[in-house]
Amino acid sequence: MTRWLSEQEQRTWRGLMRVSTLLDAGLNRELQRSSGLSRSDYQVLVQLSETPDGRARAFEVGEELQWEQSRVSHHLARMQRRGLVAREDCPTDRRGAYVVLTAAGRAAIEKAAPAHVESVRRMVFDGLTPEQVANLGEAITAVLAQLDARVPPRHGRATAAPASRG
Amino acid sequence: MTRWLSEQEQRTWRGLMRVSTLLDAGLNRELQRSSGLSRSDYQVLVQLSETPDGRARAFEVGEELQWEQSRVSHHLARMQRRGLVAREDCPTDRRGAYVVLTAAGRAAIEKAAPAHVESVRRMVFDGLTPEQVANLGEAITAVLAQLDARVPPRHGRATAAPASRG
DNA sequence: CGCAGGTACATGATGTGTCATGTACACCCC
DNA sequence: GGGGTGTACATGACACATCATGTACCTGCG
Repeated sequence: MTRWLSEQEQRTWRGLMRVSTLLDAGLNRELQRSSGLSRSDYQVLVQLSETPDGRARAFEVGEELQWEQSRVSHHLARMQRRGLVAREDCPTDRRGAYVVLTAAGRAAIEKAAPAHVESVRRMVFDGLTPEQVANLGEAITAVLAQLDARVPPRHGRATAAPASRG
Repeated sequence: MTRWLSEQEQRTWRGLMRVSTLLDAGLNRELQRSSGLSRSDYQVLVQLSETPDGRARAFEVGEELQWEQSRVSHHLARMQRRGLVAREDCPTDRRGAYVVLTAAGRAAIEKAAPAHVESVRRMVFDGLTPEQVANLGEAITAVLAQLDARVPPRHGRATAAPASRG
């Protein structure tokens, strides 16, 4: 027999969906307008820019962002066409490919970041007290524990910070 | 000067994005496999099934789900092709269209709902204590207050439950 | 009345995500 | 060291979302 959601769960759940929808649409729109980047572009560029040499294996991008493999392929191909990233063969694994941040890619992320962070602040953190941020973080950590159990990381790399609690 | 995110905000933010990604992908996949419906289909069908007569104006669907108008048009057209909904002219406004749940649509949502609710339980609520659910709900309400201020409803209809606090 | 501006919805082009499948290579183990 | 299994990535077909634009209609106001 189906156990439906309680009133409170229902409200929470629909709220969460609504937040996701609004946040994704709003951030995407602002990012696109201000910098010509999509949110997906942005995430890839951020990840690359955080590596010491501005490069990563394609599968690492997929793991970090939790993208399907074919999404990674397609998206990197599009970004390559636009000159935001380049490809390099991997010397130690001939199947593999490195994705490398180009000068244009680095310029794009550096130009886009301040306005995007500002958007995130406005849309999310400005409305929350520090205590609410902490509570939100805790809830997220708990949900992630659930979800990550269903999608175990294949390579040793940690996927997310493990619960700043403590 | 850009005010970047603090360590805690950064972790929370990336966690939230990760939750969104995993949840959307996971729920979509399970729904699709178990019932042949996308999450968007599901949301539309739920909304229609909750009206007393199984019908709503197209723009109401858009407002409730916070969809772009053209997304509504395109998606309803696809659902109509699949026989999940039908259209009817609006007698009081000849520009307007009613979207009506068909028998097939109602059957589809009733068949899909139990497994979907189960998925939501497994992926979200099973991992949270009641207190965490409450905290999450509170944080969501606060963020929604921010976001909804940016997208005011045009018609009188309430868009979401207004903060069960108190 | 008549028209100016706004609303409801449709449509085509384009970018994006997923699924199924294919190819090449790595690795393990007998 | 050769074959089986799994991994890294690409690709084509299709579903989906968005933007720009178009059409019909409503509404308020002179």
